[in-house]
Amino acid sequence: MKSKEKILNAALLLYNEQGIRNITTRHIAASIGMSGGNLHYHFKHTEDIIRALFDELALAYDGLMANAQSVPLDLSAIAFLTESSFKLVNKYRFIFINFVEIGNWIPEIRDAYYQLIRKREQQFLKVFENLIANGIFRDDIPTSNKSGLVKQFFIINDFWLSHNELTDQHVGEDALNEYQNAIDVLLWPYLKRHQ
Amino acid sequence: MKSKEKILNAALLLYNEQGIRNITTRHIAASIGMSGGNLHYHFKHTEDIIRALFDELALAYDGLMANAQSVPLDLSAIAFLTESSFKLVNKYRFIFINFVEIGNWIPEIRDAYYQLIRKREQQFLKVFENLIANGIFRDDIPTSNKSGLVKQFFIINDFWLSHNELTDQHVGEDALNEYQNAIDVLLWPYLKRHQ
DNA sequence: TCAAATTTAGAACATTTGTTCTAAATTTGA
DNA sequence: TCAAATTTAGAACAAATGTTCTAAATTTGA
Repeated sequence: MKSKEKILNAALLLYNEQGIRNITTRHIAASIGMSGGNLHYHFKHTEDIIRALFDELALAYDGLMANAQSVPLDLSAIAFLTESSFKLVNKYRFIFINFVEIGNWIPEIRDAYYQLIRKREQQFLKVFENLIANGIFRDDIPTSNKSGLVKQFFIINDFWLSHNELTDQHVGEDALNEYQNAIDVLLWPYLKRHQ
Repeated sequence: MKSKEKILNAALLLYNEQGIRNITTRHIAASIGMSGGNLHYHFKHTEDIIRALFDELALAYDGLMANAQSVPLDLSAIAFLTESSFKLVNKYRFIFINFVEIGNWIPEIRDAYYQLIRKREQQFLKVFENLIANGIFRDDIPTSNKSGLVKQFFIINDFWLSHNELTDQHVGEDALNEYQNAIDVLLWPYLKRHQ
């Protein structure tokens, strides 16, 4: 494994486990038996590490979206998209736990996230329209509610992990199930059979 | 104004404006023309300042809940509770933006928040039962959905501000309206007239 | 093979941070 | 009023942090 890669892996692990507040470049370097000087040869500034990790996340989301284009858009597609996304949030948890702070610290990340969420919003709106067209969702949903629903979706997607940390602290699969269920509750009233 | 009070006001202002990452006790002291030594005479540790600010927030929430007991529980009561709560979140925004981090840093805050949210959950469940009994909400909502709905409520309540920072960055009243609307969308399907 | 490019360790540095200490100034209340 | 309690300013300190520098080790590729 290349040094750059080792640094990023170690950084992700430590940030996730101990929080960006408590981890310095020295910790990261030490955890892989590397000198601090060498770490800063590969990443001149601390923020370059965070930026690189965010790029990984953004790339993974791109893959997710590309993948979603090629499957039939039904209810199970929603479940799959949600689960995949939840897993990414979990993998890069430190980003989501400190998103606002990181966004202010590194404006490029805020901007990139904004683009990402906009693309994903379009994707979800398409899924909804499809579910309505296929008679799975009710067809009397006001437009404003559709975008409102998408918004709820993203709030849960981005902050379920923080909410879990603050409340029940479910672990692993349990946490995923708990908030997958929250998504189900969100969609429940929009299913045609409950009209 | 007493020194302690001045410190807390200045701390809240600076933390909110510039983030806990960028504000030190020296900044706080300097902003009110006080020496750092004196600040630490009043608050031995930085975390004591944060803890005191959180106590203010918790106290305000207690007041909110006590107040809610004495008004009729109808739809406008929900709107009022939401708006009041949103305003508190906005007043102590730095706490909500760094909640997980602060909770890990100062476990007493995490614990106190856990108690608070549990109490508020009960309060909201009561409101819902009341709205069902009064024929405003549908009466065919599964129990699991009720608690699910309350959960959504709290996720939006605690993280609307972070979501806003990351996306549209609405300002002032605009932001409040935007997310009050999100709550409305959440409740919309549960209104009896849309059954 | 061997010179050039790269990676690496470790020392060094300036700055910042939280906190403590001391001694002076101010306030309090009997 | 004046001694005791409190508040205050400012210096001081140790630890940590991000980053740079230097010189050695290693790798690369013609």
